[in-house]
Amino acid sequence: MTEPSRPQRGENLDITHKRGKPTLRTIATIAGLAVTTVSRALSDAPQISLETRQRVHRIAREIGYLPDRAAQRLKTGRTNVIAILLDSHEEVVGFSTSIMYGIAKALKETSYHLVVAPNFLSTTDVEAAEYIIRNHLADGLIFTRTEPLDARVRLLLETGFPFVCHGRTEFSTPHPYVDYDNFTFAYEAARRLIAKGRRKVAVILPPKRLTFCQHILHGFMTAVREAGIAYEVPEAVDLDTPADVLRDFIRNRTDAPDAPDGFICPGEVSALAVISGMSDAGRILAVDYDIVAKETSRLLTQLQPKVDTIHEDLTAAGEDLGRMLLQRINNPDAEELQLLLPPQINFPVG
Amino acid sequence: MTEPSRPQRGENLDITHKRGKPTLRTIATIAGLAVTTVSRALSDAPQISLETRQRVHRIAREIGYLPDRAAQRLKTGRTNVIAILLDSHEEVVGFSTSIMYGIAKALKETSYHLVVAPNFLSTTDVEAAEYIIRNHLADGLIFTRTEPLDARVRLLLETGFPFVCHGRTEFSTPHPYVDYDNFTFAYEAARRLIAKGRRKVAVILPPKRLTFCQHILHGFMTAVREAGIAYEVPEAVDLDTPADVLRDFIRNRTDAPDAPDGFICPGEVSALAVISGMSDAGRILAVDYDIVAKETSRLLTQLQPKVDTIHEDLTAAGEDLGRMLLQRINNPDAEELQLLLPPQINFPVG
DNA sequence: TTGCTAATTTAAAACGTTATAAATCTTTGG
DNA sequence: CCAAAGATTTATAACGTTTTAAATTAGCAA
Repeated sequence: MTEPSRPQRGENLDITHKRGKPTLRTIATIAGLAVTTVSRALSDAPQISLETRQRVHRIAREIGYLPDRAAQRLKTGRTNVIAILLDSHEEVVGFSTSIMYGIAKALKETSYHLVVAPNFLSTTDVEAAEYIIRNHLADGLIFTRTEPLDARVRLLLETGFPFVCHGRTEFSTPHPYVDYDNFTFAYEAARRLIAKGRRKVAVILPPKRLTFCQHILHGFMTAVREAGIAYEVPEAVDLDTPADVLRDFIRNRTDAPDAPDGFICPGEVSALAVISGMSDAGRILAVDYDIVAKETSRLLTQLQPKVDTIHEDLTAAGEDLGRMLLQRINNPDAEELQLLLPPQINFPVG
Repeated sequence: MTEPSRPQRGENLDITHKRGKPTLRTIATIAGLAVTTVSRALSDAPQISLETRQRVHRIAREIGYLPDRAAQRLKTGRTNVIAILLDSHEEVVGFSTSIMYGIAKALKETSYHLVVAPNFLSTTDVEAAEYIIRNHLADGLIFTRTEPLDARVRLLLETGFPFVCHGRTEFSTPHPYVDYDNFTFAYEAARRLIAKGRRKVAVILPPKRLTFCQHILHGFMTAVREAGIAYEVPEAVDLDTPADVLRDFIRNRTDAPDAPDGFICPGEVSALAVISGMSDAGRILAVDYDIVAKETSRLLTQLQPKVDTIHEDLTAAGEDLGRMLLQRINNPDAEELQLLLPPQINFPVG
């Protein structure tokens, strides 16, 4: 059993195989088996005897064998890579980074790697996706900032390329996604402002073209109508508006007699900008007005504990994105790969 | 010249090669050349006639040929991948993201991809690096938050694995790095505070174990001693301190009669925390005290235009990191791959 | 023993590329 | 016109893996 096997193809039998990294052949030589058997054993094929499988696994572990990704990829056509389209419109606060952490976490025990495909690989996001598909640079794709008729989603659906997006679309074909329940976020946020006794509530919307803009608006309007309270939806600014512009807008708006005294900010920076603008106008948070904000890092609550927040866990979202993409890759017919994450409620401070 | 070449190994001659992606063989068939010749032509080997090279290049372009990364990697042993060790201690503001953008930019026209290796691939950063080297998962490594006797640097130097780090070390063996001139930053920042007429200046240092902590301290002390002004270096807090803790620290410190009235903040969040703490204590920025902060995003200046800032361009740093790593990979003896980026001076507002 | 089936292992080919060495074609000097 | 040298192209093998099909071994009934 321990004796060296007969040579395969008549090369020399140096166990360390030219002192390089261990390969299947290294194991085969040690175990006195054929390379094929070793390969099979490591993938736990049922036709290999249990005893052999265990022995091979043990040897592999002992010599620190790790399969060569290039060879596997060449043979199987699978890259063992998933790509994330990095946004240029990245929010200031580490949005992508959190998601990437989550994805990496989901990939931890697998053979998958995460590669970053900045959108300027090509000019547009669709082109970046096209490039990745066409040249099979990854087995699956993850991206954010989804639009109702997102061109990337359309392309990926057409080509059948595995993907999971962060956010929903309005396509009739169902597809995998992970989304945060922004309706509930906005609804709950508005209710809190109302509960705090605010007269008039306003919401800083995401850019119109993003799907979750509608969700937030819907949640907001639902709560507002239920309560029959005055409201305002500023058209001139959105979450992508630079903080200084937003701040100035808020300050100026505050001069008017009908200015809102309750704000929903679905982003931490926008909340800071609103506070800054209100402060310029002499208004005090939690006294003259209130904010309910979406919190994705600890930044906001650490700086402004008086802001009421509802948490969105982006790392968890990333983990779900990664996990679901793997499912989708391994089983194209996996159904119901759709996840709507509920807001995590921090009970108000005051 | 246009006639189909004789079969290689006697398969059928379908030009599209089983309707799959074009390979060297597709081109070879079209051009009536051997695969070897095509490979050579595409890499512009001098022994291939100019005319052939041009023709092959043209065909490749026309049919949208892209070399198979797996095959190249298997054959050459080069992964065409560079990895970035992602920090768990990521600052709140998109530090890594900016750097990754820069790296991606440097990699744009090359065949290199950027893969993200979160440090929890293994327990520690060194283990992550070890894993990548041992299993040759990348051709080079980039990481941040460098320490004077950084264990990652030691390992990489010992194994001769290509890397460029963001920040310097104190090893006597020179190695590639990109760093920001934090000495000058701190020196200049202190000088500005002094020029604004501040009595006593303080600096929020990075965590002690990071190399650039010393650089900042040195720059600070140099300016302070030149001017013979009072100063303070808080021991209890640093740049990694949560914003709320830092804010409370500042507020409490301000009660004392000898409290500083000038602050150097080498991070935007820390500046916001200081402002918040001072504001709690009733002090007004640019009146009762001043801040000079390091600015890596637009966050701070947009929210607090009265903060005086000195810019550090992380995307540019990333681009340099990427560019230098490629040089290092392609030419192990490349000398002087060391770059100290000067602070970018925004002239004070007031 | 023989023959047959099931269990287990194996050889050979292939994925697409590049390196080595050999082959062919061209040119040139005598 | 031939040989040698130079220019250009080519066949073959190899990288490490998986797949297909074939071979070997064991188990068992006759």
